[in-house]
Amino acid sequence: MDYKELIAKKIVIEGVEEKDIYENISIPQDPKMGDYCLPCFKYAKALKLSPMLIAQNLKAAIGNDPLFESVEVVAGYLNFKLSRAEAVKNALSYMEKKGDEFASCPLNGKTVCIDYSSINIAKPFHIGHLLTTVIGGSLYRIFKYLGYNVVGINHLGDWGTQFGKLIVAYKRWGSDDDIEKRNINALLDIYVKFHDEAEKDKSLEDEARAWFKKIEDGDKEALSIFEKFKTTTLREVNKIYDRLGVTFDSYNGESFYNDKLAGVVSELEQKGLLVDSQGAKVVNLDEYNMSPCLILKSDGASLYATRDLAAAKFRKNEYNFDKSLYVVAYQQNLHFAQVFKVLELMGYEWAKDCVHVPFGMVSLENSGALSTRKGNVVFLKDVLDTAVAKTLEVINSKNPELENKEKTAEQVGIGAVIFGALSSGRIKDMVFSYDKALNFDGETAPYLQYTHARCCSILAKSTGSGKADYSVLCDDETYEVVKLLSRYDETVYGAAEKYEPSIISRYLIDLAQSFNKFYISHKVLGDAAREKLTLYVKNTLKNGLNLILINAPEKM
RNA sequence: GCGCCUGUAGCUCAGCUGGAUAGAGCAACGCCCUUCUAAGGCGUGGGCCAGGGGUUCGAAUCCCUUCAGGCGCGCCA
Repeated sequence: MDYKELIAKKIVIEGVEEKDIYENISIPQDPKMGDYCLPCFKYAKALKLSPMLIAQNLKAAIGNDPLFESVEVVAGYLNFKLSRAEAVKNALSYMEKKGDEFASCPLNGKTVCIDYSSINIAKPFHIGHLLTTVIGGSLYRIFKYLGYNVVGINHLGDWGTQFGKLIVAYKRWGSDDDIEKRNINALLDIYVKFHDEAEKDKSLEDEARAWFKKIEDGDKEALSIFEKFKTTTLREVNKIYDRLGVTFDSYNGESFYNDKLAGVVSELEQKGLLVDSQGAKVVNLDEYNMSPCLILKSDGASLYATRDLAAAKFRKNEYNFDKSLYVVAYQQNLHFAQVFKVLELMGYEWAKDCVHVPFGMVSLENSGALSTRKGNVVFLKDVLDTAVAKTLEVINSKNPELENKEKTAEQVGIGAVIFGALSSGRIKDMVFSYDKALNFDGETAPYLQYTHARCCSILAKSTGSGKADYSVLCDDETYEVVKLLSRYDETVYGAAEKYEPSIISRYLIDLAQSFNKFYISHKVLGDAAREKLTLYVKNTLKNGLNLILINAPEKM
């Protein structure tokens, strides 16, 4: 039910289109003013009338309309209050009908590719990977909710000379036992050891290069060791993905595109885009105010951009996407601008469907930028474990009788960490601190989960009898809840449009706050209408939390 | 030097396709559990919306400019 549209139809201003009025209708910041309003200032000049007078004329023209409880003129605004009983009834039957589905499905059948998380092989998962993983994972669920066919892609960092080094290290000091037991940490140790030893013995570097060459040439032994690194890494990282509730449909990473690079290069050449520059081959982007896009190094080796061009083409061919997203930190703004521009110059009209979804940098409170090499990292596993342990403590003090404590602690603790990453706009830099990650009060996931559990608790006691009289939902506190509920789908749609999960986070906070105010001042149990409202709040919280990768336990 | 991004309460942020007295949470202080989960609710204090110009009936929001911080600018990814 689009009230703006209904209202716009009732307003006629000479020389102004209905669409213009529709867009001008807004929601007053103070709900006491009304449900909708039309600022009349901008029509004053054309009509040669004061805004106040215009508003008064419009009010007279509308007259007594059953849609409205009142229409009032306040200082150039025309304020509309809907007839609440009717509005409430409509909103609730809308909620009833829509269930857990996205109510309007104009997007059904479209395909979106989302490139996210994209971890490096043989490196542990640290908080620097958290943002791309949860933003991408959330967008995955959001687009699914909207009816898209979604392809989640983990573009693995599984290529480069470091794997030659790792093989050398593995052959000299590696132990399958240790790798079996300690997974990535075992790999990390021998990798560090390689660097120490290579300081003393330069021949190790040559050896590493030789091994990397073997991987490139498809040498059987090299590939099998390399595969071991990959499965070891994925085995460990998948545990994290499971805990975060994140999934992928493809793990095609850098190595996957090896045999597709030559094709890209020759295509660029054939299309006359490739030029020599200081010994390298580049695509010149001067006229687009960008530095050139490097395609081949002077030694003929390919580069990052070459691979991304191949990957973009592959994804288009393989999935025929309507949209292809790259959830990658803003450091790479220029890189993606270049790659997308080159795709466009290659004549691919779908280049416009490629979107870089950038996000801010993560640093540590006291020690600044993250660096695996310098040991300046916080491992995500430790963060999750700490959050879960703290939650268990809270449960033991607040609700010691709770069954399934461990499971609930896992859901709440991890939820808190995820919400911390998804609650503010993704472009903002994030300074990680345990204090913030472990705060469970106020605008946090535990607050949302707690509100959800409250709803569940009430509903569990409901006898379900009695006929709902929706007129009891017309007071201010309750009506706010109703209005918010009816805006859920448009909120999710907006989040998808902006690739911004935090829009859903904010909405859920608003919904929970309004529900808690309602809850504190109204007895729900025994009133069928209020119980119904509580059910919809519960469902919406659960549904929305799910879109931001957070579980909603029934009790906590 | 050039380009992009950020700057709103002590802290973290929302509001940014222009609209009514700029909103939350955290922290501080004071209230509210003989009623459905107090991980909650209510209240108090706290703001030249980085500075300056402009456009407009109206600017945190749009344009210009200065400042501060972050990121990027050829052979890493």
